[in-house]
Amino acid sequence: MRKKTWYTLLALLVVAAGYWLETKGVDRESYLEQLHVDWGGNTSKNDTIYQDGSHFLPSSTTGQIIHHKGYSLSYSEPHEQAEWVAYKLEKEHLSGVDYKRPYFEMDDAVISGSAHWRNYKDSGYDRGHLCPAADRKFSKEAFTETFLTSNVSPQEHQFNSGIWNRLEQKVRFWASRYDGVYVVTGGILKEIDITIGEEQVAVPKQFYKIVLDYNSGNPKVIAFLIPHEESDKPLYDFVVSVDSLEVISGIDFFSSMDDDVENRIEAFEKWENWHF
DNA sequence: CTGACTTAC
DNA sequence: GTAAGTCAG
Repeated sequence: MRKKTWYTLLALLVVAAGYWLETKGVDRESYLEQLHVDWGGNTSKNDTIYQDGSHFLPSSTTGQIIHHKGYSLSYSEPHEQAEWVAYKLEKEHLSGVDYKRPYFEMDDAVISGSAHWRNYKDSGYDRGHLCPAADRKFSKEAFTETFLTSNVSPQEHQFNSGIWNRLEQKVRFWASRYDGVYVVTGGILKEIDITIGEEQVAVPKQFYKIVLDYNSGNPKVIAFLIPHEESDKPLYDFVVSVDSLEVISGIDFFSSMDDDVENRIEAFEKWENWHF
């Protein structure tokens, strides 16, 4: 074959590979069906419990619950961020491609308007993902969707890239190990001392994360409450009960769950059942 | 992985 | 605004 032919074939291969990477992951149809059904279409359906045990949305203290395709959130306008972000992390979600990070955008679904990214500019704080970008890498659409300011809290870089990052990686490990987990996460929006930007985005003093394993036999839950500062301590040092987290945050986390199950798992503060 | 920043078009 | 490359925890 002549050189020119080789180059042509090579170019075609590159284009094909690019297209493949672009569309790789769960295809759009099943992606939408899976995620949308899991979390329901609107707030009024939150008291429904699906047979597969999904749909564990927390209560909203702000009355503004928003459902995106890849996650749901409750937006607190006074704090210009979500009080919680909830999503289901499937085992299959984990395989993915490295997408280029897009720019953060405002969330049009937030009626009152979510924070502008300029609030974070030169603030010294990271735009810290609540639903991590790495948890939505199964499609470019899902990945991009995490770059909304409604999915972001001001975080110190040392914290975000440190212990918080460690926790997020642990959640992905659990999702793989336990065949999928439910995640609820956010900052504690109480006793705010520091705000950033013109819109006064609140800087939480603590961040929490709740992980629910509803797939491997007996449901089990683990909750973390971590001070907004870098720490070298092991993650299990920050385990708390869901009950205490509900008191601190004012949010009812598993209100749609069977009371029996809810009462059984929420009081637990033990982490021995979880692999670290 | 988690990010910000700079430079080019 | 988009794209690509660099740098840092």
